[in-house]
Amino acid sequence: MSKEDIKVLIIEDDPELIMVLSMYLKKYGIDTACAEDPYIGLSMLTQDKFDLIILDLTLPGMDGLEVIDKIRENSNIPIIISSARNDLTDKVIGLEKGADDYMPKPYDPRELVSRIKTILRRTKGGKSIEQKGSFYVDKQGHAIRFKGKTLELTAAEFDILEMLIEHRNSALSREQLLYESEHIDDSSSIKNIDVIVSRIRNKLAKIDSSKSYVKPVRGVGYMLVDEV
Amino acid sequence: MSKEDIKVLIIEDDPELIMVLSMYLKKYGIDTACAEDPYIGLSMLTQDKFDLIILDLTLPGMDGLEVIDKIRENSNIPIIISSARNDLTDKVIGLEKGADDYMPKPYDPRELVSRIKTILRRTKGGKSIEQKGSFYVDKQGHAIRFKGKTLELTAAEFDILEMLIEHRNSALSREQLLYESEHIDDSSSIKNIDVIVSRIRNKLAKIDSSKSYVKPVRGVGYMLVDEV
DNA sequence: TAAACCCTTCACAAGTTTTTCACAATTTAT
DNA sequence: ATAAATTGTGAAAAACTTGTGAAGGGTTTA
Repeated sequence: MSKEDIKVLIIEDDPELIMVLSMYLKKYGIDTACAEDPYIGLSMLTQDKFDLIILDLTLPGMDGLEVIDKIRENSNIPIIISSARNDLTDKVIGLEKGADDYMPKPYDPRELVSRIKTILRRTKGGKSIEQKGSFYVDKQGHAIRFKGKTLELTAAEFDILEMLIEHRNSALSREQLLYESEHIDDSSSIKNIDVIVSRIRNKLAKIDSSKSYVKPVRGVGYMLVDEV
Repeated sequence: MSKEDIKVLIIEDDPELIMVLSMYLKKYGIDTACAEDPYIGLSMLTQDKFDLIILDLTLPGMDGLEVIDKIRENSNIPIIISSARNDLTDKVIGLEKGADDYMPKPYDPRELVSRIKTILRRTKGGKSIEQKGSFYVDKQGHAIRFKGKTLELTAAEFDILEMLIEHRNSALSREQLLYESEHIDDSSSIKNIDVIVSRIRNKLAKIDSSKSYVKPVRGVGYMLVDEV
């Protein structure tokens, strides 16, 4: 599945937070570069290629909102705003100016990772349609094509099928499917996975009923069988 | 033997919770050691090798966050924090100090297991598919591929075939096959092995019927013949 | 060559897991 | 606010796996 290198620029004046964030993001395979001064940050943007910016709004001696404008003059790069002022105005204006998301401090770094991934899935995606065996997965468009036809999947079904495709010909446990899906309630019963799989199977069968692609792996979970 | 040994250190002052967790984790093939006192826990770290630590933050007479620092002085081992105080600050600081995940108490042990596995998957590197002769064994994915095709094996069949592959070109006794398989009842008749081998042979023959890979070794057991 | 022994396979019983259904709860859209 | 769609639950039905005994076929050895 190979992680594409993600590189993030952090513009933030608290050196300790920078340290902490860098280390945490690195654990998830996200590289970072940092600038304590927004102008330095802006110049770094011209020199290196980044996938996303995390911008602290409460910078000393400068309005963070202005920085957004400056960035947007040259680039469409995704921006996540972070701010200690839990001020709705900041958030609204920031988003209006073209930021992509807003994280009020203090925040759970896990959530930051999750938002970074969500945003990059939406924007970067690279080649947004990837072929995996007999499936074409369009993460951006939340669509999966199978044998030339587009499956009409709900969010939960998409999550599960996408994971199965990603790990095709290898079993995934119900637990993993449940806890790593974004759209299924973590507290829901493990049996729910069976129900969702059943619904996915129905939709696949409408296109190709000659065989069952999603096989049960007794005592474990499910495996998408798709030999090429 | 077919499970990778995972060993977890639990630092937690509630003896009852320790009991419950140990038993639950054992069910999922995770070994545990426990310390009610963080200093004892720290010294255990130097004596034994663990894959992960579950650390209770609300320890008596000591700040759990300090424990994280102490651990991090010597080791990069993954840490999962657990805490009764559902306090965002604790959570953030914990994760910032280098913990890998956070579980607010009370939590579902199932979720703990899932998070342990997720973290270890991330830190210990992805899936390991090993080639052995003409076979590819994917333990994590409960799949064995033979001549490019994925065999559809039941749990018992998987156990037996995996052992045969591991010791290919040398004989294994029925007793060994029976007792070292996780999914075959120890109290079942030794003849059961023959039946299972027969079923494995059928599945192999569906892919390559030109020769029989699993040869009987008279008076002993079976041998997988796979000259490369 | 026959007798003894071992291996292979079959069919089915028992037990377990999975599948699916109908409906409840929840979320989203109109 | 109401309707529509999605997600979640419990239970009955179906499917599958394991294990057993027995029949049949092969091999070895005396």
